Parts: sequence; C-alpha cells; structure tokens
Amino acid sequence: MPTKELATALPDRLISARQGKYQQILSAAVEVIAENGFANSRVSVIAARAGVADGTIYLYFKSKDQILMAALDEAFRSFLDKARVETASVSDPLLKLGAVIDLHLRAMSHNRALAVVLQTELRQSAKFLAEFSQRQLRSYLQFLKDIISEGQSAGVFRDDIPANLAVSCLFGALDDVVTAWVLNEKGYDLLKVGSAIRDLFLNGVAKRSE
Amino acid sequence: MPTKELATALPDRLISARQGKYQQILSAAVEVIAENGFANSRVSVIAARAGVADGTIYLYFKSKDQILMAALDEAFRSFLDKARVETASVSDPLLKLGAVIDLHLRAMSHNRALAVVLQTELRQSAKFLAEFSQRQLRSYLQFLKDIISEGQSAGVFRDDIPANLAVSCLFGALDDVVTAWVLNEKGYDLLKVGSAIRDLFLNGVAKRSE
DNA sequence: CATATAAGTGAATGAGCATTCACTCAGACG
DNA sequence: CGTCTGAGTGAATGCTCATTCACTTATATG
Repeated sequence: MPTKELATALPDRLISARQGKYQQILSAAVEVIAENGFANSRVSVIAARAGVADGTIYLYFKSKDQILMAALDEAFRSFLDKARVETASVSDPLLKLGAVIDLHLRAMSHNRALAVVLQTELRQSAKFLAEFSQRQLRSYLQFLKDIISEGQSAGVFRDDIPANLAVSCLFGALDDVVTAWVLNEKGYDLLKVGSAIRDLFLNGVAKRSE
Repeated sequence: MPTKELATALPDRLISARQGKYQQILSAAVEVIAENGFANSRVSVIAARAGVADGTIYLYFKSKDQILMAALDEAFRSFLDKARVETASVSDPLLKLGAVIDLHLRAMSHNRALAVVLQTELRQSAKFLAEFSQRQLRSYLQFLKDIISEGQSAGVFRDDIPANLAVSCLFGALDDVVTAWVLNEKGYDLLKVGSAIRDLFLNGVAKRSE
C-alpha cells in the first residue's frame, strides 16, 4: 500500500491528460460563449464541442460560472505575461508604448472568439466585472500607468495630465477599436490601426498652428 | 355601444396611468438590474420594487429581455435628443466637442444606476450588443463623427486621421472613464474630468518641443 | 491475472424562475 | 343602480437547464 503522500500525487501522464481536457474545455467554452453569449450557452453544448461528457466538465470546474472565470483569468494572465516579457528589454517609453499597443491588438486579432468574450461577457454584470477587474484588469491598467509615468519622468510625456486619465484614454481607445472590430464582420485590419492610435494618443487631433 | 374606432382609443386618464406604470417599471428594472445584473434579477423583484404585481409587468412588456431593451432604448433616445438640442446652437467644433463631452459625463453622473446598466448590461452578449448597438449606439457614434468631420473641414482638426478612429478614441476614453467611475464607489467627480479629456483628445500626451 | 483507483459518462433529477390565466375590482356609462 | 370593460393581481404552471451520481471503462500495481 502506498504511503499517503504518494497516494495523493498524480502520475505525470494523468496530470497531462487533465491539462489536455482542461484546455479543451476552456477553448470550447470560449468558442461557444463567443457565439451565443454566456446566458445562452448550454453546458451540454460546451461538453459536446470539447468532446467530453457533460459530467466531465464538473471534474474540472465547479460550475458554469467558474468556466468563464477560468477562461478569462487564464487569457488575461497569459496576455500580461507576454506584455511584460516583450517590453522588458525596451526602455524608451515611446517605443514601449508602441510595443504594448501592438501586442494588445495582436492578441485580440489572434483569437477572435476570445476577443468577443473579453469585450462582451467580461462586463456581464457589475458584480462579476468588479470582482474580476479588481484583480486582472487592474494589473494591466497599472502596467500602462507605469509606462505613462516613466514617460513623464523621462520628460517625453506631459506631466500636467494625471497618469490615470491618460491610461483611461489609451485603454479606452484600444478597447473601443477592438469592440468595433469584434462587432464588424467586415475586414478591418486591427493590426494596421496601431500606429494611428499611438499617433493620436501622443499628438491629439487638434491641428498644430504652423 | 361605442363605435369600433372609439372602442380602441384609450381615455387620457388610462393612457397616463399606463405611462405612469410603464415608467415605474422601467426605473425599477434599471435599479434592480444595476444592483444584481440582468441574469440575477428576478422579474418578481422588479415588480415589487415598482409596486405592481408580477403579472402587471406583462401588460407592459413582452418579456424580461424586452424590459432591458426598452430601458436602454429609452435612455439612449433621451440622451441623443438632449445632445442634439444642446449642441444645435453651437457652431464652433471645438465648443461643440466640449459640450458633448460635458453632456455625456453629466448624463451618466445624473443617474448612476442607469450608468451601471449601460456600462455593463449593454454588453451582455455579442448578439444583444450587436442588435442594440447597430441602432442606437451607431447614431451616437455618427453624431460624434459629424463633429470631428466638421472640425476637419473647418481646419481646426487634423485631417490626416480617419474620423472613425478619432471617434473610437474619444468615445473609448469617455466610456472608460465612466466605467472606472461606475466601478469605484469612492468619490471621483466625473464632471471634473471633462476638460482634461478634451485637452488630451485635442493635444495628446506628448510633450511639445519648446 | 486479480484488484484497486481514478477518470469519464450521460440519463435522470429537481430547483429556480419566467410566464400565464382565472379571477377581482374600480370606474364608466346609460 | 345594474352592467360592462379592461387594468391589475399573484398563485399555479411548466419549462429549461445546471448539476448529480450510479455506473462503465481505462490504467496502474503487486
């Protein structure tokens, strides 16, 4: 008979099987939810899409709500990780800003279903949003704020503007562009607007007096 | 016996009673939905809050979904009307821009429950959002776009920027500022950020070379 | 091979809740 | 006053799924 410690440890093979189904269910859920909205998504449909039985879902997730939570949480974590890695080596705030804008748009472009879920279901209810956003979204906004602040210290950004407000404007612009893309089937190359957003954010829409 | 035509017409008293309950139900719904989210709002609770019986709701609305639709629709219509009226007499694009920004923030400030619902439930599902946004939100975005275009023609706004993108940035910034306000209990005077947003939108965050 | 363990299944359950409808009642009208 | 109309009521209905659990299948262990 195995010792207690060994009894609770899983063999590698099982762990990776777990990972496999776990991921399968998550992506199936994102697809289905993107198509129908959370409220109109049936657990049984997610299970079918993932190629598992209804009950299997509950071996990996506590509830339907929790599937959505996990999906958003994971997507965000991976995005933030990538953002940190990709910008770590860039020190110029202007370049860093461009890099983040590109990554944001690239990440959304890359997985449309996920983008749909993030732009819509994330805001499902004030309570849910508040709970999620306090953790993940805040990290991202803080990350953006740090870039702004660095730029202010470095003297390339105006310092007569609250960094928080600048972040709202930057994030809001990105967010709205992505929403527009999500709602419009028609080709609209999300990646191409990055530099225009950067320009607009830096220089504004007012015409310079010559 | 009354003629058929008269039989289908309602006496004024009844019409205004209808209006009364209709409005009562709508505001009760907005409050309840703002507190709990649409999915977690019970029709019976909305009825209780409005001071009517459960069944009465169905004399005025076809379904629970339709209550939310009607509430958003009405709120938006009244906002757009006000926007058109308030800016009709302003011809300078710069002033007009400021007037719209102020109105947007004022409208949200004025009815927090409605703001919560607009910022959260409006995005409930891609399908719902697409349907609604195609009608109402589009009008507002078009309204903003017209202001930008006027400014470009008048030579006060850069014309090397697609008006649509400028709209996304402006609306996105407003939207995100309002969302931040909605999520933060703490006092944060929404009305005070109007001029800063206008300044940022016009001039950008980059420091001018002196 | 026998046994043990844990993953996976999917039909059955039942809770929650939107919606209905048989009824009440207040006011209008001759 | 008697009768009619239709707004309003709220308990009862029934439908829709999320969730469960008794069972099957696959893998590890000695």
